[in-house]
Amino acid sequence: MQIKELARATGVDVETIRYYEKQGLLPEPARRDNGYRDYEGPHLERLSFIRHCRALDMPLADVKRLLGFVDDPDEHCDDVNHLVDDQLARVRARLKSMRALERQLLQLRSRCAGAADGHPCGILDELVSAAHGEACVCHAGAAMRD
Amino acid sequence: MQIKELARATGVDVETIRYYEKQGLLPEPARRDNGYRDYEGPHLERLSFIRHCRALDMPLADVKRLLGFVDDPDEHCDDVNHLVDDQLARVRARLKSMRALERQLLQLRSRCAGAADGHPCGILDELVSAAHGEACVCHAGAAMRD
DNA sequence: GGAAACCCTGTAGTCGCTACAGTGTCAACA
DNA sequence: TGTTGACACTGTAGCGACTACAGGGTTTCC
Repeated sequence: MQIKELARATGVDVETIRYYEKQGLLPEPARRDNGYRDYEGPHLERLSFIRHCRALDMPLADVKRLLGFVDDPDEHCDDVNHLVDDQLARVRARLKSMRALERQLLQLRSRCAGAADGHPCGILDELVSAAHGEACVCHAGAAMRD
Repeated sequence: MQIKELARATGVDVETIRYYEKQGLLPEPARRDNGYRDYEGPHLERLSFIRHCRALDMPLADVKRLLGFVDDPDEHCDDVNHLVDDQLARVRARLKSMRALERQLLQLRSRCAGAADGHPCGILDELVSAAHGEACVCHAGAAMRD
């Protein structure tokens, strides 16, 4: 299986596959006489695994650890759970801050009254007012970003 | 005002302030005889503005454009609104994918039955099963990440 | 006069790719 | 046989928004 076929089969970019190999996530495949990489079933499985972890937005370092657990026949339930829990916590923290962000942007957006008779842009006004330490949409006790 | 004082006043890291200057977001301040940067009120205001935009997770390029609007006395309501709307759309798209992510991680987490009598980790099982193209938590028609 | 705390510039590292540049290989067609 | 096009290879640089040095100078305080 050439790299392009593996790419098509998994939906992962060719360059990304080579990148995963360089990062030690994907084992080096056999080479043909011409130096081309030659993949087989296990590579496809492993790459699918990586892709699924990445779809869960896990950092590559965590994916690498998980792959280690897969390779190692010992039980690692606790480790794996811990890893998934961490990821869940990260996602939830980000969700929280994104929700706050949405609220803030909506509030900011509502400041615009249209370019009506001479008074300046309410949005810019709002952002500039931050400079004078006034209460503002962004920092009115809202949760900050991660 | 030395850079450290500006940093303390705005909550922005010293290195980040220098970075903003290099990126053209913050104008170069006057220098003292010893070459130290010497900031004044307008710098503090501008940096606060940047910080507020960043708190809304706007990319620096957009912040730069907004700063241009602030400097320019003309009306730019439409441009500003557009920029805020874009940011809102980005945030909402990310919210959507993060919510899907949370669901997927929760489902995955629920696969673990504890390291009970000999059968292997349900979470790893689930992730590995992806390799065989089975229906899985991550790709069961769920929205992917941005 | 010596230590601690500040300042400077410039460069490299982070993460997870992505996009080249420059070169080699292969299959199909004229 | 030559040529085109699609593929492959390596290695390096770029993205965004910082962050963290290294290697130096300055100021302040005891």
